[in-house]
Amino acid sequence: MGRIREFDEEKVLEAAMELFWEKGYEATSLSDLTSRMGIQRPSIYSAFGDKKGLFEAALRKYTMSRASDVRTKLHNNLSVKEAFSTFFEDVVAEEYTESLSRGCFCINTMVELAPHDEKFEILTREHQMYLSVIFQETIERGIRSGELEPSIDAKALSQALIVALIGLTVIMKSRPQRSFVDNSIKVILSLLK
Amino acid sequence: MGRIREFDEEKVLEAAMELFWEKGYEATSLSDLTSRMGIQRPSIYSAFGDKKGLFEAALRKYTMSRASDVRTKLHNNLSVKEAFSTFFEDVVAEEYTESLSRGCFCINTMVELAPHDEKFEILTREHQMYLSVIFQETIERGIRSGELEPSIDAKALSQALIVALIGLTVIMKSRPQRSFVDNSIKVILSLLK
DNA sequence: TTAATTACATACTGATCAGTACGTTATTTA
DNA sequence: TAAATAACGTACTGATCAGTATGTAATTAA
Repeated sequence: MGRIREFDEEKVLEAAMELFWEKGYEATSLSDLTSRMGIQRPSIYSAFGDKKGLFEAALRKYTMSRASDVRTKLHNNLSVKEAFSTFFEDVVAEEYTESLSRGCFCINTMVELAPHDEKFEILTREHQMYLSVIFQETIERGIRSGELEPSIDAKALSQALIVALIGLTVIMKSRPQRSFVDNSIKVILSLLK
Repeated sequence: MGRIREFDEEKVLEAAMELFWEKGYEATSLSDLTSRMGIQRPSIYSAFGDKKGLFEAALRKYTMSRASDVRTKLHNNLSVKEAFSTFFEDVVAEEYTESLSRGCFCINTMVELAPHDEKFEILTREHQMYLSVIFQETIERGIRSGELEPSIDAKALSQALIVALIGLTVIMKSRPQRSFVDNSIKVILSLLK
């Protein structure tokens, strides 16, 4: 019973996610959020608790969506080398296309909040561990198919690729020359042999 | 003429650097700064302009000191492979020793401010480019001495190592298992052959 | 149709923010 | 020793912060 909600919770959460992703937690004010989400302050508090609660919901939405994207991109490709190559090149292309460098919401949060808030330390770590498992499965598929050498340590290599992906995503925020990024990717992907 | 300054500008700047390094720009208030620096608000403004000016001075102090450290660590070592190996292991050891993960002040700034402030986009980029040159010089030394294969692309490899260093520094903020980091380093350093 | 319930918009709260005005103290120059 | 100068501490400014009290509108259950 009672009045029915006029806003779509997923839609406004999507808007909050975009904003937190662009500006981070501290630099985003409740006024920024109300204008971007198109709802009033008390609606935010009734639906999401407080600012941190809203941020957490936004980050969870991001990580779930991102994990799904990564899974799709790496599983739907015959050649494992090509899959990783396309994946890394897409990350770079997207970042250089946008005028504002948002990077990865999870990585941004790892830097801003993880050291001061255990909840986000865990949340961001688990997302990276999950991506690492997706990488590992892909590498193991390449070994099974004969595309990759069986001597490869799939787990260690997948972890190194995650590290490289994070490093790439972060350094692109300083807008280095394209060749810097391209060279790095080439060297890193040479580990897939 | 006039009253002589009672505080040591380098000392208070060092204190500000530590604080900004720990908490970032937005989360650090002027009140935090006055207590940590041990001087009053107007002294900060007369010496450093405003909050952004103080932050910039602190970051410049950091990057100069850091570049000098990296140079020392990589130049003062006979074996290039050992030099890089010790360097990366030291980064990890320092991060896992401290209870609070400060990471790298420059990387933190790349994530928080570079996308929204061109001054910091440039400052952080140039620091990474400088570190990359130090890496490259070290690799070239290894090639000249015969320790590394002459077929190595020293520039591209140094750029990939910078990317890996950034990735390592960032992921440690989520406190992953030590093995994750150790595995990654082992794989990445296998590029030095 | 009435009572209960829930969402809505407006407008407010005390706290804190970055930055500064101002009177005092210390030092140098004339 | 007097005037000028600059750093000092205190206390303030208006703006903005996250969060909420309150009254009204809309919906359901009785």
